[in-house]
Amino acid sequence: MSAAEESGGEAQPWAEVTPDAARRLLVAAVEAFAERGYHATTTRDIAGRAGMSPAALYIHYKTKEELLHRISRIGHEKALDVLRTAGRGEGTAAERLADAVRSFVCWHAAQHTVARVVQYELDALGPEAWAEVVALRRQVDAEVRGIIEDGVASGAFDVADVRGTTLAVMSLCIDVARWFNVDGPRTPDEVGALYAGLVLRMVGAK
Amino acid sequence: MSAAEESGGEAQPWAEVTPDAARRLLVAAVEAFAERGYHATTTRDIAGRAGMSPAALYIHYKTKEELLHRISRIGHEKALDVLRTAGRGEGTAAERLADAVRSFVCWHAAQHTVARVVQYELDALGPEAWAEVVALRRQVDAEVRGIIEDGVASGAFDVADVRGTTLAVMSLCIDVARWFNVDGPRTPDEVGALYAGLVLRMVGAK
DNA sequence: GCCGCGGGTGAGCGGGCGCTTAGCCTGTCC
DNA sequence: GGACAGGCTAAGCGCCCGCTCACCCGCGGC
Repeated sequence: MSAAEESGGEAQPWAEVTPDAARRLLVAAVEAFAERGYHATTTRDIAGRAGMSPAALYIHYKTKEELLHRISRIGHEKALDVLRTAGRGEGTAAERLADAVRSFVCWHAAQHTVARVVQYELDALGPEAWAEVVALRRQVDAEVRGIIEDGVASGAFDVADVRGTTLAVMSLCIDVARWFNVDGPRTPDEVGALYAGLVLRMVGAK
Repeated sequence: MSAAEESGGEAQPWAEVTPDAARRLLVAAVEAFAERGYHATTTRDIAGRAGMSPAALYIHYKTKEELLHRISRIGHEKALDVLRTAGRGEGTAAERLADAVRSFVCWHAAQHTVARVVQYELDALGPEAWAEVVALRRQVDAEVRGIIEDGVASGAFDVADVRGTTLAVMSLCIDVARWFNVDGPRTPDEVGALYAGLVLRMVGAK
């Protein structure tokens, strides 16, 4: 199993969304939001991609924003899950950091449509949905910072500014969703491996 | 003079845009686009921020998209200028790379409203304007890659994948526009210095 | 003094948006 | 086989969007 598969590039994603019509609408919304952005996407476009009439959307979702909210929450939860599975395994801080970055980057590349929506359309959410998603992001940040702190404590890493470096590492990973292109020369696995190496250098891993 | 000042955090930006009303509209558009995104911003909002009636916008700009185009082109030109000034100075490849990253990051932090529009609203442009701006981006990429290649050639850097590492360095710099917050704990200069150090580690500078 | 002209406004047009409503199929239970 | 519930559609409501148009004001030239 490749890192891309174990990082959520599965054949049948969104399996937790039922019934079938609701899932089709959600998948259509992810595509449309990723391509054109939330505000430039119309409910007619989403319904059309799902092969349904515009009114069908409102049987399964109260508003267009609820679609974005659902996508954002599920997407963040999956990313966090991928990161935790890799970062809480056995091994030294360096091994855990490399695994975490590799998986997290790989997910952002393989699932770059979801990741783009999740990372860049956040501000279109209303205050309470926004707060919920931001709380998930803080958990992601804390996970990475924890590994870096472990490495510093054990003397394996040489980092002067832990918060700043954590920010930079997160930043590097997240931006993959912006530039990654399926038709480009690199596979998600390759980008993950490259970035894991770069991050180990950033923290001065011995 | 701080790096923030020499990197374009000047008191009177957009001086090249005349007449005065056209500049006020453009500045208002930058603010609005950065806050809410291009598609979520209305022409009435832009005109209102500039203290004018909605119709006034169309005296100075043909369409709302022309505003975005102008902002994007001027913004990219300034960023490229900042990068070139720093990256083509005297010194070793390591010194030039550090200066380039410091200035470029500093610009993205100090001018994060412009940078956010420039980096994230690109896809709202029509095909010909999009192509023009993408050409400028390729020049930015080439500039950074050139410095890294110099360092590899002279043996100062240890980089296995030059294009991939260039991509990662650019990615790190650009993402600053997404997360930087004026009310946060770091000044643009501090972020620039931190990132310059991290990038030197990424390229394995001796 | 009047003219022209660049910069501005108030009102509003056509259209597409998010969302609703009335009603229609299709399967299930008795 | 009639009642009914869930899933879906055609039609359309009210609103606000990008943008236009008819008109107005202040000011330099003759």
